[in-house]
Amino acid sequence: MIALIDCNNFYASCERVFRPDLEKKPIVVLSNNDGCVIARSNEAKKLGVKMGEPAFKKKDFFVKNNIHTFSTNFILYGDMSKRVMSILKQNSKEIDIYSIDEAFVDCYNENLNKYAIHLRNKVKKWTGIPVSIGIAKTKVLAKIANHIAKKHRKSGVFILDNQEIIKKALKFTPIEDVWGIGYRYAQILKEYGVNTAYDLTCIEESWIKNKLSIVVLRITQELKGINCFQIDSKNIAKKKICTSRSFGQPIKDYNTLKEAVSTFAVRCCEKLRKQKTCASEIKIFIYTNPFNPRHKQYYATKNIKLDRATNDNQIIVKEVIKGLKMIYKKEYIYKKAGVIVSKIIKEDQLQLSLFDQITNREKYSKISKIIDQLNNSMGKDKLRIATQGFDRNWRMKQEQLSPCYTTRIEEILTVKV
DNA sequence: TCTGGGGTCCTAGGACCC
DNA sequence: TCTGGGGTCCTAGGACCC
Repeated sequence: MIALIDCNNFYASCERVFRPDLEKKPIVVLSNNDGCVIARSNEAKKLGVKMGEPAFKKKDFFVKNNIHTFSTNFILYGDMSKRVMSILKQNSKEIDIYSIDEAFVDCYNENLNKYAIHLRNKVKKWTGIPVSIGIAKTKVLAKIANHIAKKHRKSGVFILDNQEIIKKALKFTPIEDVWGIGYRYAQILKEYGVNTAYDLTCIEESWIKNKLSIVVLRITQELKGINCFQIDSKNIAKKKICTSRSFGQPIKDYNTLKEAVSTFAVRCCEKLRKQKTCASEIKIFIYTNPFNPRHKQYYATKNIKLDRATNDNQIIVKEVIKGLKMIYKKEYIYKKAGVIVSKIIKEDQLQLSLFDQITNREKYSKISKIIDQLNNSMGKDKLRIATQGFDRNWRMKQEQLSPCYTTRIEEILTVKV
């Protein structure tokens, strides 16, 4: 059987662990630049706060209803996630970490219910994070079980282990709530009278493949209990890495933009080195604010192919700046920029180039390693490339940022006795 | 004034090969 | 009147996820 462990309202729960005064109170967490709502506590959901709503439109509503708002604190959420996952790791043979707040684990216990309740209590006691657990034969069914556990079970646990219960659960699940069925597929299916997960299992498979896709066919088979998505415990390297930001304030000036994209490029390199890979293609993009109808709009991207894959800060920053120069136009006001690296290969499987122009790659790579070591021990960007700049005029707005309780010694919680 | 940031997989069609 | 049959690789775009 496969268990899906999913943290409840994860970001909101992380904030609440260190703010017990907010227990049972409505909380929302905002996206970067305090833009949109990206997480809500149950209390906030009950008050009708929607996912993705722009925060500025809801300001008065938040005040009126005593809804506590937080800026995103990804350092905190990332660290809390690590803690939760490490507990799950200790309690399973295989773990497939699907996102920051959920993981599939294999389970072979005789008493599944007892196992799940034990695991749930342990995570809550050790980290303060409440989780829901759904158990079933396939991943898609485990998702459904988890959904039911979260919404309708006080215990936070639900197991789909016999045909009768599975059938009932499938009839109870609207088609758009099935994992992998998004807005488009749901629209098409509803046109043909497929309204629940159960309806989908009653349809001719060849029709599904022809009319929709092989992906939907696999989902259907998973609903029938046939495994199509395996538990994948190998930590597979990313195939694409993106670092992008909306700016705290609009940017006109080329130099500021250069500082921003240089920093994004360095972030991409750090992520590449962390997973011991190199990239041979870089994409840079810049664009204006699409929500501002008074300004002229511009969206530009530049693709750069490298002769040889690399993860070196200096080489990639140089290329990114070259690209920026080609697409930058001074008459626009920019709101967002980003760098994407792709064509990713393992560090130790580098293909050499006959026409390599860069002669001192070894030296570069040594420098990168030292920069990583220093920045890991002394703090992010302590040592940086000059083009990254110092002013960071582009940095994001985070007016309600909580402390990094678990990762920064000076921000650790103080308890007065 | 103010609207996030990261990913994956699949397919059709173009360009090419013999 | 008649114009083959078999492949591969790459990319953009669409669908989905958190």
